[in-house]
Amino acid sequence: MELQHAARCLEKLGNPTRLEIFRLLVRAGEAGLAVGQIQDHLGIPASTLSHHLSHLVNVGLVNQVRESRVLRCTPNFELMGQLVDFLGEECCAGLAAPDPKQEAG
Amino acid sequence: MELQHAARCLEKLGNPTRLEIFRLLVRAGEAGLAVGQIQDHLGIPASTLSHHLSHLVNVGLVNQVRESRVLRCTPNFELMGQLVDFLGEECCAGLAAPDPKQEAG
DNA sequence: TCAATATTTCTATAATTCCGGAAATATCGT
DNA sequence: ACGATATTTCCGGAATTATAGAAATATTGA
Repeated sequence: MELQHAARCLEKLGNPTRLEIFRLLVRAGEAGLAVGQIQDHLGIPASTLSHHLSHLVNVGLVNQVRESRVLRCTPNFELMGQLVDFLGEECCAGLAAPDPKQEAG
Repeated sequence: MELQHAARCLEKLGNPTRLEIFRLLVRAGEAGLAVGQIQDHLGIPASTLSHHLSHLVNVGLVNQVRESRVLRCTPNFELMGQLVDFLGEECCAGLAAPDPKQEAG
C-alpha cells in the first residue's frame, strides 16, 4: 500500500463518527449492516450518515450492495488489513520483530 | 485505547505530509530527527512544518526534546503500537482469530 | 551586546470538511 | 399508478484545517 492511499484511509477513519461506523460494521462481521441499521445505532440524520458512508466507500474501506430496498454495507477486511500492515511496517519499525523484507524507497 | 483518542491519532496521520513526517521519524529510529533535518527532507516552509509537528505532538505521536539549539523529534512507538492494536482488535475482527475468548461458537 | 542559527507564534487567506433539512431517486407491494 | 420505505443528492452556512510570510523567541558563540 502506498503512502498516499494509506493517508486517505486514515483521514477517513480519523473522524469519530466514521470510525464508529466502521467499527460497527466490523463487529457485524461479513454480513455487515444496512444503512438504516447503522442509523438506528448511531441516531444521526440520514443525510449526514450517507455523507460519512460515501467517504468510506470512496476509499474502499466499505463495500455496498443493494438488496432490494436496503443497501447492505460491509467492511473491506482485506484493505483494512493492508492498512494495518502499512502502519506496522512503515510506522512501527523497532517495536517488534524487525522485518527482513526491504522496501524499495 | 479509546475510540476518541484513536480517531484523533488517525486524523493527524491522515494528512499525507504528516504521515510522511511520521514515517521519516520512524525510519530514523530511536534517535529521531531534528526539525531542521525533517525540513531538509520534505522541503516545506518552516512554519508549515512546525504546524504539522505540533499536531503530532499534541496527540502524543511525536515527542520533542531540546538539544541546545535544535529540537529533536522522536516517534512514540508505544502509542503507535497501541493504535495499531486498536485497529487490529476493533476494526479487523474476522481477518484472523488471535483472540480465543471471542471464539465461543 | 551583537550576530547567527533553529524553531515557533502571529496573522491572514484559501480550501476543505461537517452538518442537516429539503427534495430527489430507487425499490417494493398492492 | 400510487403510497410507503430506504437512501442519496442538493444546497448552504458554520467550523475547521492547510499554507506560508513576517515577526518573535530561544540558544550559542565571539
